[in-house]
Amino acid sequence: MHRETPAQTVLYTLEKAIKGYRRLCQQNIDQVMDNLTVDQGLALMVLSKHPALSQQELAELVFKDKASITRIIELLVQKSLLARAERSTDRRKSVLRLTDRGRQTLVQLSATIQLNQQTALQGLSEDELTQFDVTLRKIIANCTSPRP
Amino acid sequence: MHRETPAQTVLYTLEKAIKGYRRLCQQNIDQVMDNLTVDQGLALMVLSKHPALSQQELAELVFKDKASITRIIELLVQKSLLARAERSTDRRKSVLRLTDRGRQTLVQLSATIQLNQQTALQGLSEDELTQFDVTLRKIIANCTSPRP
DNA sequence: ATAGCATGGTTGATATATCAACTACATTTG
DNA sequence: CAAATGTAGTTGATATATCAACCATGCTAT
Repeated sequence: MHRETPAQTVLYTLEKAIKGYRRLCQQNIDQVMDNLTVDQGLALMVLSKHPALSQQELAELVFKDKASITRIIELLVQKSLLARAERSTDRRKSVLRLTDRGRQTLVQLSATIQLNQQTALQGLSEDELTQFDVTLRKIIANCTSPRP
Repeated sequence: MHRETPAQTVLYTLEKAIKGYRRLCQQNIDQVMDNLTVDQGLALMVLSKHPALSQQELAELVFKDKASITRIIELLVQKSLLARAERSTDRRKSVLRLTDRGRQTLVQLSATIQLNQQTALQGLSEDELTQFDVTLRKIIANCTSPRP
């Protein structure tokens, strides 16, 4: 029985970490909110920080496909947390705005969002986080630009 | 315009890294194989390394839900890459075995699997990888055990 | 101005994630 | 042994990811 090197397994570990984090987030959200997913919450949060985004712009900020964003937004609109309108200057684009209920939802959620981050990153020093971030960015760059 | 600290964004970055890696993997697989997903390829690989696994055991090894595994396996069986049989000692469990086509597929895939890893981790020293792995495991632990 | 191209968003198809309910079988326990 | 409980896998519902086709609108170039 030999131990495998990180190189052979980090990418599994990465996957496991993300899944664990998403599960944690969803569990914590469920405790304060009915019927809201992590991605929906994230979309709300980003939209409140950057008002009047188009769907395309939102998609880029949260690393999602435009098709996924269309569906996430559709659900938020159905729940009256979000209002979608045509942009007057370009009728292809939409303008996304939180409704009052959406803003209220975010207020109820804000503590949870912080808790999620803090829980996940508990016990990690600033240096460790910085180094972690650096490595992640290298991986992203490696995966993005095609190899020679 | 102020720069945000890693603590506020690493978890986004983590998500972005995983997505980039999965996209890279799928693109590379597509170049040597028709109609096979990353997860299907992963399942094949793990099954070939650990023969005669049950679905439950496979699920644990690849961090997937048993429902997801059921469906992934179903697709592999449909494509005749995998054979599923009842276990004689416990008829609830199945025995999963690669078919000849499945083994052949893996042979065609093995270079790609290596390439994916190498590409993603290009330029990362062993120390850096080790540290990265340590941090990931901390995050996993934080997300797994409920907070006090 | 119009033809061609580009862009924002929607939709359909398929794969996966997650939860819950369910079936079939196995184990435990009284 | 029968009842209760536990486990492996399946299935349904819903959300998301991805790709491709498509529509409507806007832009560019001749």
